[in-house]
Amino acid sequence: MKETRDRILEVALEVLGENPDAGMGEIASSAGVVRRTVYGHFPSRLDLLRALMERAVAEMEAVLAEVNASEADVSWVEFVARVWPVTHRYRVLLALRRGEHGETIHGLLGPVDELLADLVQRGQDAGVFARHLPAGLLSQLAYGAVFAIADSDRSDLGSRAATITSLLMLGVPEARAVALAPG
Amino acid sequence: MKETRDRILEVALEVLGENPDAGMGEIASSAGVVRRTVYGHFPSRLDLLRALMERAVAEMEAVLAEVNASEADVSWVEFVARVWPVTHRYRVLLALRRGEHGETIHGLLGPVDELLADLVQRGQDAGVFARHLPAGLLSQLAYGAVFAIADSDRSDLGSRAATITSLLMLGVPEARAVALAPG
DNA sequence: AAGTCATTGCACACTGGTGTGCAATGATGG
DNA sequence: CCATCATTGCACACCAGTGTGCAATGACTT
Repeated sequence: MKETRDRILEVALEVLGENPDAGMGEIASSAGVVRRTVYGHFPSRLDLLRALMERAVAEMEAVLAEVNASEADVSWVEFVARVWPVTHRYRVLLALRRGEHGETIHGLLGPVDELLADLVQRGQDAGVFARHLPAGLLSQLAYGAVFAIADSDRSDLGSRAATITSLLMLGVPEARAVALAPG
Repeated sequence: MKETRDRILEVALEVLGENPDAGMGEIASSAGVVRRTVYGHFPSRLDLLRALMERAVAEMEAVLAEVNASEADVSWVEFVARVWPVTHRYRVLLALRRGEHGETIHGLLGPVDELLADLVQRGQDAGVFARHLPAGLLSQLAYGAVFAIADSDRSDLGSRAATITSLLMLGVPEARAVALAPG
């Protein structure tokens, strides 16, 4: 069924998020299915990753479109707060860029990187974000902060803490960051 | 010779720093030696990692002792600037905590974590660092910032940028962080 | 009832990394 | 010159993960 395929993708996102080295077997059993079935939907591990990336790009584009459709004077800070959750959801892909299929992933994920860098760049130009690092690197860093928090074994501090920290790292003064973070 | 053993350790630190999944063969050839020779010095991969950890703990203790021996009113900020380089040098070990021998590594590296957490805790108590996250997590985050920068493909921005970013994330106002960072 | 289709259970081949055994080589120092 | 010892070069066994082939099962449709 098509449900199965979706469930595998969903579970793979979780499992690989926990451990990027998880094998097809582990993903399969976590999805309540046999290894062979996974290969039925995704001929190779890379195919599965590709499917994951397609979803990632799609969701990211959706969020960007949604935000762009809203008020023009939406603060960059709010923008950040909306974008990070999505990038966190697909954090595996970022982690996997250093691995075997790194080139492929880096290529397909490049546009997202550029979007984030663009975002931060505009924030810097608007004088909201600090300028001690290039925009591309700064966005990667803020991203890193988000999923470092998510990966911590404390579940009590959620996306709000991540957002505040990201903003701090981006150079937004603490008082303002705390005030702007949603939640 | 003993040189060989040292060289292997040194090279392993680099190679694994680039790619934590690098095999014994890759480490060996990078050290200009044959795989078999590595096994001569370190019976298993885990043994090699243990040796790496011993070094890490030793160096970290040395830095802490050095700083403690200096003036009592050394600012926390300077303290941070001195500690991060060491933790960055041994970044592999942090990365490897999520892997196969994660438990072992986590155990032997725990004391360092606690030291860093302590450091940040005292910074928070002194009112220098922000309080939006628990000390332990905050120190991990600042650490993450350091080696995210080091891992970037831009070699021009070094430890100064990393320090500034760490300080920003810790909640130190931008102007002050820039002023205090060495370099 | 018949047919379609996803899933399953096994068996298999292949790969890449790990760790070991052993004889040969070669430098170093007494 | 001789002995020692690190290093080397193979060969090997072993394991875990990947990907494939194929027949059997079972549910859902018409």
